[in-house]
Parts: sequence; C-alpha cells; structure tokens
Amino acid sequence: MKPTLQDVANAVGVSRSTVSNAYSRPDQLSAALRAKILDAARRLGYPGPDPTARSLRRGFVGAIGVLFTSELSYAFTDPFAVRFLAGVGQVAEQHGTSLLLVPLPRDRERARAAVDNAAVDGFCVYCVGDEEHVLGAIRDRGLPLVTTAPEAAGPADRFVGIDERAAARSVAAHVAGLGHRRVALLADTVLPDAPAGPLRLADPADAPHPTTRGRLTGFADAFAAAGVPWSAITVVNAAGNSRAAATAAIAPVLAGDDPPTAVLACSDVLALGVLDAAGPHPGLSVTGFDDVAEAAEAGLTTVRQPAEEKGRLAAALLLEPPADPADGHLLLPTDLVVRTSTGPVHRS
Amino acid sequence: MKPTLQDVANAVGVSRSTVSNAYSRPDQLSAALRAKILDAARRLGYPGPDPTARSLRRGFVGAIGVLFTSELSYAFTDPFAVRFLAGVGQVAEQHGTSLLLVPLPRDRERARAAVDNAAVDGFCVYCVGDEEHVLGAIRDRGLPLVTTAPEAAGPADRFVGIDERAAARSVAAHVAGLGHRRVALLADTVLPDAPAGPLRLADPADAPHPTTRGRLTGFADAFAAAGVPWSAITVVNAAGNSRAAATAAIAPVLAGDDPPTAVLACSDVLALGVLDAAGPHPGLSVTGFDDVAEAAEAGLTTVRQPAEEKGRLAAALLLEPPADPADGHLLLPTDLVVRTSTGPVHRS
DNA sequence: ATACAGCACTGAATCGATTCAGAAGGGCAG
DNA sequence: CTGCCCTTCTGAATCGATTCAGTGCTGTAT
Repeated sequence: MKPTLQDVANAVGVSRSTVSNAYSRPDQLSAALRAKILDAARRLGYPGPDPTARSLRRGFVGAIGVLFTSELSYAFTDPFAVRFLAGVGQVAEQHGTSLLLVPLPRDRERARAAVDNAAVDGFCVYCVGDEEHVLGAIRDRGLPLVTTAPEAAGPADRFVGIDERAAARSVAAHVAGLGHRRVALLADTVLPDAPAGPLRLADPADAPHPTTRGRLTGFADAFAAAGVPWSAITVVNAAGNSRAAATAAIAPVLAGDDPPTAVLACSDVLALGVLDAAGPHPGLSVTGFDDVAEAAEAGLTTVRQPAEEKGRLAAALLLEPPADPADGHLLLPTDLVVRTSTGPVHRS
Repeated sequence: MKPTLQDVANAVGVSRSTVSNAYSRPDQLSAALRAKILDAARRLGYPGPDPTARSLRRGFVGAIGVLFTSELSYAFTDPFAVRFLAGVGQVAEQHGTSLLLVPLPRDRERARAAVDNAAVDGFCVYCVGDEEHVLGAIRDRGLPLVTTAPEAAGPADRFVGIDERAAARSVAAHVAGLGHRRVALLADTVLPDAPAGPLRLADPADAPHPTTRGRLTGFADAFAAAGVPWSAITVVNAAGNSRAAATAAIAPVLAGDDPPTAVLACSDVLALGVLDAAGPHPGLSVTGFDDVAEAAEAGLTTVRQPAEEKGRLAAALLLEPPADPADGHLLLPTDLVVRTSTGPVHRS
C-alpha cells in the first residue's frame, strides 16, 4: 500500500499536522524540519498529499467541468466547439485549474448522475439545445454556472453569448438584399425527434432550442422586412449538426420543383453540407454561422463570432466571478462576413 | 450550508448507512423506504452523495487524466492531437469516465505539482517530447499510465504507438525514389532551445525527443540506402509545431543558394508551413506526417496514422487493462499517402 | 416446536488529508 | 527574575461519504 501522510509523520517522529504543513504551508515550520520531512517522504515513496482527500477537506477541487450537451466525442468534430474549448483551456491554464470533460449520456437520468458525480468547482456549459435538465442538476448542486446562451441562463447564472437574433438578421438581410425570395432555412434538430427534411413550423418562436429559435427568428425578421412572410419560407430539419446530415436533409429540397434560391443554415458545418449537396445547383446562395476555418476556404458567407474569446470569457466568468452580478452577462459582437457563396438571385 | 447525507438520515430517522444505500445500493433496502429517503432528500435539497467524499472512501475517482506535454491550449490547435483526444473521449464515454485535461506549466516543479494534484485513476499522455519528468511524477503516484511513444514508456507502462522509424523510412524512400538527393528535414525542437533554422546534428540518433529521433532516423535510413549520407542532409529546426514556425524556419533555407529539392517534415502542420513558404519554389517536393484533414486538401504527401484509433486504444488500454502485460504494447500500422506535393526532381 | 436462512437496517471504523486553538520552549525587554 | 511575545509544533475535530460485520425480525423447512 502507498504510504500516507501519517506514515511519513511516524517515520520522522512528528505529528501529521506538521507533515501536512511541510507540503502546504512551508512557513509554518523550520526549514530544517521541512527538509527532513520531504526527504523521508521521498525515501518512503510518498507521492504527496492525496488530491481527493485534500479536496474533501479543503472544500474545493481545482477543476471546472465543461459540458457539451451533445456527445463528448462529437463535440470534437465541431470546429467551433473545439475553439471554444481552447479558449476555456487558456484561462484555466492561467489559473492552474484543470478541465473536466464530462461525457453526457443521452439518457436523462444517467446524464444527471454524470453531473452529480463530477468533482468540480463549477460548470461551463456549451449550449446547443435542450440542456435544461442538465443545468437544473448543476444548480441543484449549488455550483456556479456559466452558459453560452442567455436564454438558458437562470437568474443566478452567468453567461457569455451573442445576440443570435440580430446576428441572424444581418445575414438574412444580406441575402434578401441580393433579391432572394424563395429561401430555405436549415437547422439541426428544429423540433425534437423530427425527421430530416422539410418541416412545418408555424412560428420561428416555436423552436424549442433557444439558439435555433433566436437564429430562425432573426432570419424571419429580415425576410419579413423584405416582404417575405414566414409561411413562404421552407424550414428544413437536419438530423445532427454535421455536413453529411445537412447534405441528406437539403438534397430533396434542392431536387424538388420550385427549389429555393438561397439556403441559410444555422451553422457553418450545415452550410458546408449544403454546398456539398449543391454541386449541381451552382446558382444557389448559401450562408452559414460562426465562421469556422473551413468557411473561409469554402468561400462561405457567414456570421463571425469570436470562438476562443467566448471560451476565455466563459472561463473567466467562472474563475473570477465579477463583483457586480450585472457584469456576469456578456454579449459579444458579431460580424457579417460576405464571401462568394452568396450572390444575386439568378433569374431563370 | 448544503445538507449532507447525515441530514437526510436525521430527517427520515434512519441511519446514515441506509441513506447511502438508497443511492448506491438500492437492493439493500426496501423500495418503500428508499422512496421515502429520496423524497426527503429532494425536499431538503440534498444533491446526492458528494463526489469527492465518495471518491475518497471508494478509492477511485471515475476520471482519467489526459496530458499534452505542450500547453493545453496549444494542443487544441494541433488537429492530430484533437482527433486523438476525440478517440480517448469516445472510449471514456462508453465507460462513464470523465476526462481531466490537466494544463502543464512549463516550469518543471509546477508541472509535477499539477500532476500530483490531479484527482484521477490513471493517465493518458500524448507524448511530444521531453515528458520524462512528468511521466516520473505519474509513476511515483503509482497510477497506471499509457503513452503514445514506446520509447517513453517504462517497463510497467502501456503504450500505443507506431513504428516511427519505418514510417519515416517509407516516405523518405518515396522521395528518394523520385530522384531527390538534396533534401532538408524539418522538425520541431530538434534540440532543446535551438534557434529556428538550419542546425548541425551529427547523428539523427542524437535528437533527444524520441518521436523526432525515430522519424529523422527513418529518413536517414532511406537516403543512406539511396546513397545520400547523413552529412549531406540539412536538418532544419522549427521553433514550435505550427505552420508559421515552419514557414519562418524553412524560408531562409529555400532562399539560400543550393536549396533542397525536397523537404521532409516531421508533421503535417510543419509541412503545410513549408508549402506556404514554397510559393516561389513550385518545383519543391514536400512531405508531412500524420495525414490530418488539411493535408488532403493541400495535396500533401504524408504518412497516415490512425488518430482516433490511437486515442481509443490508449483509453482502452487504461480502462480495460489487458490481462497479459504483453498486450499492453501496441504498434499501429501506417500508410504512405502519395499526393501531389511530391514529384520527380526537377533538373534545372 | 426448533433451527436456519434471509431480509432490512444499524454502528462503528475508515478513507487521507487540513485546520486551528493551544502547548512548549526560547529570546528579549523591563 | 518575571512577564510577554514569537516561533515551532501538536491534538483533536472535521470534511462527507462507504463498507461490513452484526442485530433483530419474519418466514420456511424439518
């Protein structure tokens, strides 16, 4: 068995407290004794205070939990999520804090258990949709919480987000300005368990996921202003936030009669999937959201939001809580980035 | 103060053990009592057993540590590292195990402290270079350890790697076969603290980092077989594993008189940087290593190694230790992927 | 009726440290 | 010489659970 602090104390002939101090509060004992203790520890193969025991007694862990509502392994395939995580990591690094990546089971009960079992001092939740039950579990634990969506944040939570609606409005206004009137909007999981493909959505405000809701509403705003009513807009559901899912969902729409002249996607990954599917439809305008690295290469018109910065701020909000709770609510600026994937509507 | 298990016990009028059982071993008490306990817990706002206390008592944590020897935030910029991490995440997910990403301070002493303070059941170390002291800290703690480099693994450690030397030999043989005789090899931190640019390295075996050493040696093998002695080969040091670092390091070499006709890099990221720098040198053949996504787009000839698979196996080695220690040493296959970045030497 | 098994629950020990009030001893001023 | 402060170290309480050897009790086979 690995030696414990007590064993070291016995070996040196001092009290347990003193050995503890040798590690955690060097000023509490003479340098000579400390050296002797550390020496004995080395000789015995004592690896230093047990992190778990220390955390229990101290009441904090030195780690923050990072949650992606989708599967963890999947989060790594989303470039925006990766950059967000990198930002969180940067700040955590400065604070000497570790990042606990908690895989969330699909099953709600087990997801809750996963949250309950995470040894962390707080959570950063990268919101993608229906994370309400997970957020509830975190609040029940009384842990500080930072989310990436204002709508998902409770009164006591901090958040760092963007004005989804305004951002979406800006791309949509650009597209409408190019003359597009027959448009399709593409989003991941518009409604829970909806099949891939066109979908009837009475009102953009009916979309349950706050981010999707905000973006769809913004799209609707701009087109309404251009004289296109919501009912004239096709909403397409993708079964997952991936290129392939987007391609599969949009293909039938493009192949139908009276296809849209523009597709506005709720993420770059989806937009890239649309471009994949649009091979035979060169006239199609496509827009994305986020401005990931691939977007630039693909010439995708999109809305840029600062990814790493979002992560950094989220972590900072958690690790350096602002004195004034009002400062815990951050909205980041976004930019419309116009590239080659959008153009004037092609009259045929 | 948050209620504890004891508070719930008092409220219901049962012993602490029974409440504990209600959570962890439902078969140890009657369903009725269990319901009553869980109910009282909910009423009191008891969030379930404290993860830290539970870990202490149980003796395990339910998390594995993942270490990148470079800075954590930097690890996310390396596509290969991200895919490796995704693989680790997949397996961890299946095991209901969390991933603790530990930021490693540059400072050796603090790096050791970071390892000592990590509450985990084992470590996966993504080796990039001089991690020996970190590995030592892990072994001192008596924790199981999986590395990605056979050379870095101690007798008790598991590893999942590739045959670096053979893999490197395969690309180099390809390049030599195309007739290239004036070649440069590019690697990150060939020697500690070496400046960016050409470097004198008496023997490839002198490179301190095992991975770099293996690759350089493999390159040397192939060229030696083609009649090119090591002394005729230029070794170029990059100050970091990034495109920009590669560009900066190789530019003067390409601009010099008697520039190489081929540059073999020790990673794709470096190779892409060489391509960036090679704009004015269209005749240059360039090879990378790893086959990340960008490599395909850039038409980079490289050696493919399975990234996610490496991560999955590393995690599996940690979470499902093989009965026979011999099965803890895995070497994965690699493939030479020839694309357009290499071609026959251009006689000028 | 007797013994034995099994169920439901309790008590006490334990995991490995931190913390803080206080004790012992030494040095210095009055 | 006495009193007081300071430094150095100790003891005991504490963090919040898990675990396992029992203790009653009920029910069943003999």
